[in-house]
Amino acid sequence: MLPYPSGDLHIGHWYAMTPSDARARFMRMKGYNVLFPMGFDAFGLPAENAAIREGVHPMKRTFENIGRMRKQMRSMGTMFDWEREAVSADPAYYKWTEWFFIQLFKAGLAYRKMSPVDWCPNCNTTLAREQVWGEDRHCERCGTPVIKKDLEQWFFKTTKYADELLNFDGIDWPQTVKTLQTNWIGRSEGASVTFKTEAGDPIEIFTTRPDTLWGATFMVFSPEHPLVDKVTSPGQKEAVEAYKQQAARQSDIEREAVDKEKTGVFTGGYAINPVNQERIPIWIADYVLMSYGTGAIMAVPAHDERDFAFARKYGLKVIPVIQPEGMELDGDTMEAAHEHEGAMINSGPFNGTRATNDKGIKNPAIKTVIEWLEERGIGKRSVNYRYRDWLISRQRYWGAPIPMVHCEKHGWNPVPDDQLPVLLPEDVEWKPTGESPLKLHPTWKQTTCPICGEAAVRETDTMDTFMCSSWYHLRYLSPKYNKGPFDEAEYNYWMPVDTYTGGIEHATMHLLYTRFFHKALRDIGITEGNEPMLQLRNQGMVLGEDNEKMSKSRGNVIAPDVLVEKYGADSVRAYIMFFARWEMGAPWDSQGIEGAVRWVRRVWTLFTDPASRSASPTVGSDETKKNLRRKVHQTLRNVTRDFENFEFNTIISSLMELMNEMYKAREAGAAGTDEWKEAQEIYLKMMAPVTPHIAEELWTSYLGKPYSIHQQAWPSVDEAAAKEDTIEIPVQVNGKVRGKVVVPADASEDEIRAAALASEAIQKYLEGKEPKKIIVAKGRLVSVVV
RNA sequence: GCCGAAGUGGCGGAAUAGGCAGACGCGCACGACUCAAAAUCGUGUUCCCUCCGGGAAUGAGGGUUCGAUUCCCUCCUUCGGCACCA
Repeated sequence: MLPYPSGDLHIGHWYAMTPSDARARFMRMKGYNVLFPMGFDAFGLPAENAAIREGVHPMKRTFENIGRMRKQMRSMGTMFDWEREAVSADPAYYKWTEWFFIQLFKAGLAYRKMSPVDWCPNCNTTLAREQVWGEDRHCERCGTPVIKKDLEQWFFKTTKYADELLNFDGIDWPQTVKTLQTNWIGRSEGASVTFKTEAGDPIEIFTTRPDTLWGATFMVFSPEHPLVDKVTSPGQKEAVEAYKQQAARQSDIEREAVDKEKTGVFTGGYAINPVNQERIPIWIADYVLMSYGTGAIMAVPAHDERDFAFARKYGLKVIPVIQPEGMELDGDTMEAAHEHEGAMINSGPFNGTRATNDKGIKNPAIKTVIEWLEERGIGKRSVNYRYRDWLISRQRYWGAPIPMVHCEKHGWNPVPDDQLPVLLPEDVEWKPTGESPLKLHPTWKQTTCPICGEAAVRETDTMDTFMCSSWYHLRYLSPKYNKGPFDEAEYNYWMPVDTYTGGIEHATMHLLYTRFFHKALRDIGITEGNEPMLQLRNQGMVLGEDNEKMSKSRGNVIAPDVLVEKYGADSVRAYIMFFARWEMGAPWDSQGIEGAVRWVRRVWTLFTDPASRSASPTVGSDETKKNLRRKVHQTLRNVTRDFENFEFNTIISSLMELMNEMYKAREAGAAGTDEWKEAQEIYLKMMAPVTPHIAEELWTSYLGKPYSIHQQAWPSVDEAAAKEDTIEIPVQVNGKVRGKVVVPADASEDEIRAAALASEAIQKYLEGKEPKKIIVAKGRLVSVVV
């Protein structure tokens, strides 16, 4: 994932990028043509906020930051292909961001709508739902709690792809990300059922439990529901108005507090339950949200916890319609809603039907009731989502302009292709007014209608920067291409992305947007296949030494530049790969890095020491040479496997172990032998992806090999050499290890058993008794039961 | 409340098919080198005991198994996500 050019690379960037780089280098040595690109997600709020604060133009600041970060990245020794660099704030880039917007608009996937939207009062802009986090509903960027505003904004129809986004077939993504996305989309299966007011107005509701329709004893509308005024009786008007106003005053946070006691008011109106023609009262209550489902619910207090609490508080009727086995529910005396399985009762034709705990039509009661509803035209099977369309308008300057023009006569139309890009004006005053700065520019918005040529006005909002990052992988293909967003030949050669790495914090933001984007483009005919990124891996987070999230205010930030200055890039890379499981992350340990530094230094010594470079080997024993070779090839096997699996910490461990073995072999006189030379070569090749600089130096200057080690093929394991001749097998007596026997590696079960029984230690424990049972796990262990 | 991830020495972590728990490293202790220190090198380092030898231990408890860090059940803790979602 590309970084945001915030200023300096922090240790988190190193943690994300260097293991990923090592793996890219490994894949290159394995013979793949590897495209390992880098770019900058360069639009966004921080640069603009800094402009407001300090008066520096966002463009200037952003490109200065990019220059600095590029330099720092070079110090990491990464193999980024800088010829493919893409910067989203570059007009040659955002021209195509705008173009993509127009393609989505033309395909009917971008639309404008007035609706209550989340507004960050600090960033002075709207936010997508995905960018509102936590219980207090705060802005993902600045942490300020958001408020609601009614605004007309641009949306992308992400919900059109809700079902497809739930399908992860064909991609190798972490289960966690798949689960987060699945929960975010929040699909529930059920039925939509149409109740009627006494006046005959239809009231559509969604329910996951159509099998409890006969237990609906009242209805609840959200205070904002359009029918509220119509159903309210004159006598209740005052109370209803008061409640509506009070609800409107409350923030979302207050309204959504779970532990809050439910409140509501009777409207005086009644609805007719279509399954049994019962006349049931209509209430309004703020526990029913206008933003989910239809804003109206049927309340089944006997089988829903919330409805039950509400019914008891206001003395409403409770009628059980699902009878659990061996228990008789009584609506007047029951103390909690029964939300589980049972047999349907009080439900006309369905009495006795079994309701299971399954959701949707897997539940036989739900299935048959839905069929019955459909036959009668009262309701139908229906699916509801938590997922909302993506709000992409931002009332900010530093983003890609939304390339739309509004004409009094012809409404909204896209800017013609030959006028793209709509460039950001440079002479803008940044004021935190809550209005888009582009709106306040004296001339920028004035243009002509693409249809009639009359005076018209540009859209002055800019796009969410997640729009820019939804397609950047395509720009990497051909960042200088100007006939389209990318060169099709490059697309056909490289796409889709084989391996994608980055933080999990983007699970329901970027990683969901980019999947939507790809699918939309596929349907438009621009991309191919169902998914943009085949394999995803997430790194964890590096915490401060105090085990807290790194932040300037805590003063626990680790600056990589300082480490590189002190230890060198290779040591920092090695430690980053070594100190934690990559996908887990861990707190930083300033002392721990010494281990990686020592390793690098000891490898250096091992290769450069005159004792290691002896041309006349002194080794007498074949055993030493054989053991060295065995260890080399075993290590190679492990390191290869670990690179493939993103298990970087054990790569370093294995290399440390082999180094220790090589020191011992050298003591035993192995230096200068063919086995020693092979060990050295393989060692450096394994090390090359991790510590590219030192590996190169040792390869060319000390082994005298031709430049470059990074163009060498990854060595292959000699399985015969890696094989052990003899193995030591632990022998357990009653589950405890009591001895060990050494047998040939290919010993048969019988031979192992015999050796185990003959061993002194085991004889001692047997005390002459016959063992009850002997289990031989070939090559692993013998277990004797006495 | 629901969903997910995790819990192993003083610390980071390893155990990749249910088979020797603690690899590798940090730290610490002792030793060598040094006038001394740092660096370097070497040895040791889960805990407990009566230190010969034995016992206990992978968040807690239970189960399956000859054998469980690994599989199953119940629970606890931490982190992340969602949350009056009908």
